[in-house]
Amino acid sequence: MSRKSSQTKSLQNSELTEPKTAGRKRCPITHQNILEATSELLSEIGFSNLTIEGIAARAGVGKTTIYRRWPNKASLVMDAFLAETAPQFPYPNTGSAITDIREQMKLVVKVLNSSHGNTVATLIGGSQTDAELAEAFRTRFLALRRAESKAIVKKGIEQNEIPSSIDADMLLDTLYSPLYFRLLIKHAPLTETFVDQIMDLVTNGLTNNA
Amino acid sequence: MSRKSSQTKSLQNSELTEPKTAGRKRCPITHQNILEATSELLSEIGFSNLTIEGIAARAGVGKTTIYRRWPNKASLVMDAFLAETAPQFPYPNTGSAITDIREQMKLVVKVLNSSHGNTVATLIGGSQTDAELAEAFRTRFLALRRAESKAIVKKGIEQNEIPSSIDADMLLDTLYSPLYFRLLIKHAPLTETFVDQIMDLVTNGLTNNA
Amino acid sequence: MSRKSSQTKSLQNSELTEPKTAGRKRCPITHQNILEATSELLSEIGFSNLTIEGIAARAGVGKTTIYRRWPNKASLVMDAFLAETAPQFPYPNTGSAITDIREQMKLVVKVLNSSHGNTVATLIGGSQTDAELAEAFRTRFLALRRAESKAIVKKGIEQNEIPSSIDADMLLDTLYSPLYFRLLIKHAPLTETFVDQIMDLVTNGLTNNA
Amino acid sequence: MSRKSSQTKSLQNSELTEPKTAGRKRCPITHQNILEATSELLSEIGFSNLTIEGIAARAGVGKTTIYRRWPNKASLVMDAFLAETAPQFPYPNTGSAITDIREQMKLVVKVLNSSHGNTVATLIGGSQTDAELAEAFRTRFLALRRAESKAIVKKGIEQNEIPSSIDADMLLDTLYSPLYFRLLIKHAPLTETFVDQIMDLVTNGLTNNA
DNA sequence: ACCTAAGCGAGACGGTACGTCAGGTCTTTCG
DNA sequence: CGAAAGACCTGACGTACCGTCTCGCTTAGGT
Repeated sequence: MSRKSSQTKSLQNSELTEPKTAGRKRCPITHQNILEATSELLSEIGFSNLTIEGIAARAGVGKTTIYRRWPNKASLVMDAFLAETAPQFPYPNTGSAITDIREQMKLVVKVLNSSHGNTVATLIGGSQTDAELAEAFRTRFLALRRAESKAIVKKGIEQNEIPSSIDADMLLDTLYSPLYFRLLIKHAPLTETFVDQIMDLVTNGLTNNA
Repeated sequence: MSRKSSQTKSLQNSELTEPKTAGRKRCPITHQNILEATSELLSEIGFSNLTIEGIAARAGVGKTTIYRRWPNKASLVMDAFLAETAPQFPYPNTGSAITDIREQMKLVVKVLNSSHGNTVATLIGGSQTDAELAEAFRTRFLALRRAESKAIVKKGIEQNEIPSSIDADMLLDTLYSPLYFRLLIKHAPLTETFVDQIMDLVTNGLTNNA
Repeated sequence: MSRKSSQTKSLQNSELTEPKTAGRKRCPITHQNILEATSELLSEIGFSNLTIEGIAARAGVGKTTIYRRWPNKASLVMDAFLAETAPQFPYPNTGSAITDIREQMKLVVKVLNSSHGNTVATLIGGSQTDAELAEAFRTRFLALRRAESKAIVKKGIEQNEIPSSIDADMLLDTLYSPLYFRLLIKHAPLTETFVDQIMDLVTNGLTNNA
Repeated sequence: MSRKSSQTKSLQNSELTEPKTAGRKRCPITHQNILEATSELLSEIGFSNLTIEGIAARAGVGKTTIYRRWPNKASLVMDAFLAETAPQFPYPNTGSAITDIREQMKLVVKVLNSSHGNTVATLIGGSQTDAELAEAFRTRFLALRRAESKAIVKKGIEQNEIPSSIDADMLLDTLYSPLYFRLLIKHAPLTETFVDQIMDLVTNGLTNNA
């Protein structure tokens, strides 16, 4: 693949010191239009029915303009997804770390049950085929939430709500994976009750459950 | 959907009494060749890069022969997957239900780390786009294992290892989802230690951990 | 260029014993539609504005169907041209070979001044870039007329109208080239009078002209 | 056509009094570079494979710089061709007009058999599609040689080598067209012998040939 | 010595057409 | 009638150039 080195590698989120760049600047409005068209079509027809031609047509833009900016469908979709979804998973601050996590999990459930849920599922699905999308999903979506979550776990350890021996990644996988699994497999409903059940189980353990 | 009524609806796994059928019999070797070609290509290039034309070419078979036997790519892939993977998740019988589950989880880890893991990931990935594949995955793969697992949980309840108040689906999702999540996201390794950590956590709970 | 060996090599005009060939036959009506659409568009918009997509649309045919049958635009246009133009250059039979040629030259002038003239010019023009078209033009168009012309020259020699020392190709080039040159360059009109002038000059020679 | 009035209309070769023009001057070295790049590419890949982008890249120049100076590909190519080819068709002066023409025809054969021949062919080919190129070829190339040739014919008439009744254009077309026709069609070799044959035929005529 | 109107290389932009690939259907010939 | 081959229409792919349009310079009179 022969790509110019000056190109925005959108998957790496880098807006680093582009050295000089002669020539006309890339129009940011065009950028916005493409992302919006992508988001709309994504929720309307899903990732795999999405076509670059369709996006270009909807955005009123030439296909080449899209190919000039994104190396593939996956990274475009990732950008579009993050542009509208990034600020949607705030952590509450209730004093108790456990309660914070429980409430944030309920927030995740809400988002996954919204139209964004389908997009998330679609991105994880696409990641199974597209290594770049997978990497982007890990670093640009999951890692950000995971960092916040780990901060809460740390708080929980400091407040003696969580034993210091616990591996934070393992704990967070155990708590959050069931939500994503139900999103992906759809074998059972994804509810706030489900969150409470998981959290109760993990808090008390099987042997101490009422 | 305009399909001939005499066709084997492979997604429903039915091998029912085809009433008469004059004419040449469907060659079972051809059937086998197609499934093998599918399996090979599936693990080589993944579900979404898989093409019917590619399978037909590899199997030395006409495209129509495939379309005559399977309604879509998903069901063919599902058949191919199950044909080689079905008998791979046996439950041990150690006396303790908790131990049975723990050991079986380790078996699942082994399989997911083998070449079949990629196929499973690919099938879940494809399911996000293909409703029929999703349904097939749920009913022909997941439901079978889930039924076995529920039997063990029931045994656990009878043996007072597991409280009777526990929702079996919730418990099993909490235990198994992290394995699949790591398979799909690849953000952390999928090891037997991980299984032990999860099982310890769920058994004892956060508040009672050493 | 990876072409199947069983394919009709339309530039070579061969309809030789295709050995067996299972599979659906190429629909001759489709063939006809494509040629007609090509001829129409050719005279409407000219060779270089002609697009395969346009032809496919006009013929109500998929692009691939065209690419399956012709290796490039040039050979398609050549076929279309020959299909409608082939039987347009008959030789008269007046007894005198010289008169035969003179009359046939006037016929050529008529055709080159018709809408076919533009097509011929376009084909010669395209030949400068496309070696296959050039070869096709030589063997499928020019060679056929040249063979007829040589027969007349031979008759002329037998009837003592033409010296036997004359190189027929040279003679025919001298007589016909000016017609094609005026067609191509358009620096002067292409008329029957012009034919008479040429023929008089070549018959009598500069030194014996009245 | 919406062109700035101050622009050099290169097809008409006019270097008329540009009225004032403040601002930076057009760099003549750039001009030269573009013409050279065009000539090189023209003989390498031919007129119709020639692209403005390719020329710009080869010349190390922006596309706009080319579009600012030439209205279309044809006129650029014509300029490039004439810049290197103009002084290549000198007439000898042997005393006899017939001999002058004969020798000049042999010179033409030499040039057409050199690398310039391909360029000439390509320009005539391109003219069939591009009316502006055709016009440029007629007025800036052919008309110049034709004027010289007509002077020689006139001399021939004055010296009683050529009958005064002869139409000079017709005579010159009859003599020179076969050379260009063989260049374009390549159905037979283009040799000095061929020139002699033509000249002998036209001089003596069929009925007086030895 | 400043101003201002080009020229200039670079490259973004909306387009059109390219030639290819795979989809799923239909048709032909053979066994 | 089943199977293999392969023609068929459709639609999207990613690429190449088109001719136009900024962009941030440089260059050179005109005042």
